[in-house]
Amino acid sequence: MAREIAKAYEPQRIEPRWAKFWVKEALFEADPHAPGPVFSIVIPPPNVTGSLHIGHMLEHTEIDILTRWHRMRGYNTLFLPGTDHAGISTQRVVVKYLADQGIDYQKLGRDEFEKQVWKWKEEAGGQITEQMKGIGESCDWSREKFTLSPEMSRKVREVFVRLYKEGLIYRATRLVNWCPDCLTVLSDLEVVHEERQGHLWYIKYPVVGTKEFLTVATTRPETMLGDTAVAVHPEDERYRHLMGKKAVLPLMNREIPIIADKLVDREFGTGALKVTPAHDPNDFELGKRHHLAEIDVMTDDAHMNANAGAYAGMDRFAARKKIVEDLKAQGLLEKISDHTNAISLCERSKTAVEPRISTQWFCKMKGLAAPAIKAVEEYAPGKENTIYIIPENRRTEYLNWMYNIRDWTISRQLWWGHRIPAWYCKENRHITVARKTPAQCATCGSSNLEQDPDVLDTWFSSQLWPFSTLGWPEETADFKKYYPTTLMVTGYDILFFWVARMIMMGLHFTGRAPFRTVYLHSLVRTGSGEKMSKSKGTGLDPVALNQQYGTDAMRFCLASMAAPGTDIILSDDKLASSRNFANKIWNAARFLFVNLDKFEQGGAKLEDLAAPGVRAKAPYAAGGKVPLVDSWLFARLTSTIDMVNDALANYRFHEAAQGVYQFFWGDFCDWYIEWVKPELQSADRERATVAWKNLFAAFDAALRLLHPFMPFLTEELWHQLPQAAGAKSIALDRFPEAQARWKNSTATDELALIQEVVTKLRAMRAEKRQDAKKKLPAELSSSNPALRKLLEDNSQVVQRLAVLSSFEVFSEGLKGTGMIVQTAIYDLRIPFEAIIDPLAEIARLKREIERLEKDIQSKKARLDDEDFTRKAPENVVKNMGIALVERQLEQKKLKAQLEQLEGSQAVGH
RNA sequence: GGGCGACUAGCUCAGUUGGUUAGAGCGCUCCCCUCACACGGGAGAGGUCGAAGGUUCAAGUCCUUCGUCGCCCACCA
Repeated sequence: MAREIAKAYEPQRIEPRWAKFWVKEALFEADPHAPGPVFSIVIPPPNVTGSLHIGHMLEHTEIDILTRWHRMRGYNTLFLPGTDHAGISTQRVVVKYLADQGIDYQKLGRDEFEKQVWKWKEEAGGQITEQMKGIGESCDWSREKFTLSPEMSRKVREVFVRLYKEGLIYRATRLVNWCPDCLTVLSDLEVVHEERQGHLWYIKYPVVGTKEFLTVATTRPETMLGDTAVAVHPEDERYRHLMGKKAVLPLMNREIPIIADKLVDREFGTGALKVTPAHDPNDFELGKRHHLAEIDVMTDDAHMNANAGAYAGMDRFAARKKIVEDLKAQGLLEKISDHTNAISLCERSKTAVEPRISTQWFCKMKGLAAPAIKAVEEYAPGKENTIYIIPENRRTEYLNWMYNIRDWTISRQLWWGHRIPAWYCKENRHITVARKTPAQCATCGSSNLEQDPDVLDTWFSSQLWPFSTLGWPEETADFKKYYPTTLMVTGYDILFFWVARMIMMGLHFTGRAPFRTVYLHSLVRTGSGEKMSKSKGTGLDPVALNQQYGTDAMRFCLASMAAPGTDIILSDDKLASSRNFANKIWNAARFLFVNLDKFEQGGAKLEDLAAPGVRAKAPYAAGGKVPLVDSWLFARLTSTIDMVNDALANYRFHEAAQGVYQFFWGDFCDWYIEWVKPELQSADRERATVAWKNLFAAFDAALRLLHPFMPFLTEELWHQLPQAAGAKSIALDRFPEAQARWKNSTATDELALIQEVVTKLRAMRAEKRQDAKKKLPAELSSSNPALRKLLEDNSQVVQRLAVLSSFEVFSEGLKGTGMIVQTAIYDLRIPFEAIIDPLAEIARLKREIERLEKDIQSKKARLDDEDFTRKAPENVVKNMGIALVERQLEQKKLKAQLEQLEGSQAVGH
């Protein structure tokens, strides 16, 4: 059976094939009636019109690793994919797309615009799911969902109607965050703050009936056109005489009251505050308290309106400039000072948000939040309906936000989204909220109805995701089996937007927490620490990188850097290093297959070596005994499995990745394969056969261990293994289990000793600049018979690995010249003709003795300290004692060697 | 204005409950294209763990203060 295997791993040739295979074979379709404990996870739905960015890559890699890991361990596993309609974001994209073609979406009209977006969605929406398939996510594609599908729409209406009837959704007129670019209201969360260098303008307001001026300080002079009062602190002596008087609003020549309110900060500016209830949250509150008029001076797109007098039609910032000039001209501008303030920006457009009075739909949050707080506060392992948020510090963030939660503005002045299921009768403006489009007004019976033009915040539908996708409100088999979901993996940047709201809604509507655990993954940042962003051109394109390095390498790289609670900075170096790992695995397989061909030519049968089921009995024995190195390898395998399981159970992806890397590269390739190479072609057929069986069994286990991290490569190689005959996919095979019979501590210790001897011998050669290929004789002496036996038994291996011509073992001390390295329990010698530089050797020995001396002294001091011996745990004291004796022994030997060397030097002179 | 995180090798970072000589990858130096792999093998150099105090028999790890950087939340004009 000759096999053609490329010398270097070429993921590009292999990955697409398996990606298609996994989807076509529907391997990951969940069956709610299948046995096994449940592992269910719903994907955080990416924007339907988006493309896969590096953050998705990390998130989806983590989810897929956990999903494949659980599936391989026999869980009834569901990984449900889907996409989000992403209201504001998608609408912006399509508006721009149309504008680029010279089409004004407003002129197009709502219906036509919606059609355009759906068309766009059909075209662009496939991209991200195709990319997800391309990177091998083991999703159940038969259950794919979209937040704006008719199916999801019904659930959104159901929730809206229920919340409305419970009084938790209401309509109100408030000061809201308005984006003049997106032309919609925003929730508080969609407003981001940014520190900017600005100014503080001091404006003089003449006081009516006096010659005095009252100077106010403001960061936004343009809003003064809507001022309806000036406020001072009631106990401010400076202004006591002005309270109750009136001031003339400059430029508008309107008389406004001077009011007193303790909200005013006497320390800030002049201690006098201009009050613009229609354009500032504080002022709005003041206005309500003092029954002030609310004068909106701006239009939707932040130009000055008719209320702005002479400034009508100007953009707000142009108006600001003009107003300042005019004030200056009139001598009413006292001064301008520098001032840093945090301005509010629209998260999407980065336009300065304009506070505006507007009638909107709101969701009352306090009551919904209470159970969601409790669920997280009272978390305990295994406790029903409680939620574990990890990393821990995010839990505090969640709770703090929830304690201070405020009502949520849920309506949006957009066309793309779930239309609000509220109808107004044109006659009396009664509101009818209903699941199905009503024929008449619920209050007056009028049939002259019009639906609210607005849509719901995107997050209104995504917050239902864990249960809406599983069939709720129907009690479907999926819902019963897979809800609550096991785990939510998402970014901490949407903890409030999404996670908190899912918890509230899940508890409210299903009575159960929507997931047991929330793992908040890292963000991928650029070298300078910024969050990666396509718009800033700082993003890395994972699709291109996958193409370049291989998806497996990308996955492995991300996993190996994904320590919980830290952000990730990705680089080419790191990707290359992961690619090298993939190549290493590929070449290990190549070694196996190329050599197997040779072995088979000797008449061996593949089925005997690695038939299905053979793995269960590994490791195999030769001559009644499992060879030392095989015992060791399986012991290493079992502890690696334990470590990986433990790491993944705690979302410590980096540890798991490091564990498999170390095992595969360090143990399996560097030591095991090198060690057994000759045995695989041994004339002793029994030994050779056992070597092959164990090698195959270990490699098979290693591939399964690696599979969750590197699904493509492992699938490809596994299918070439005899064990895989007749099996569909490694993904449906079992994850290797740590097994008691694999544990063998004597092999671990013994192999460690041999490794140490080999390493020391190599180092001795290297230090003396010996030709790497030249075989040298070497000797070992030890008073320990077991140690001597071990090395005698493995003399051939030591000779080969350390490139020796001979390796003799003695019980007495070593005689003769050459390079000598001594440890507490054995000495090594390579008899070079002469030491190249005796003075350097003397210096080295002295340094070494000195280093040991320090160590010995500090250990002695510790052991002499009664506090230490009394208070420290027994094993710490014991180990310290052992270490001390070893160091002393080592030092003694070095001193002897030094003495001898100095003696011979003296003679030579 | 609150809250949080980071500071460990030249670079990027690990280091769970305090416990023998602090680790990895990349980079660097030296040797080797040995019949799986130069995307490789072997051997090295390199760290007073940001600073100063403190708790402890014992501190990279716990506490306090400070410094530098970053993030989140926030209606002081």
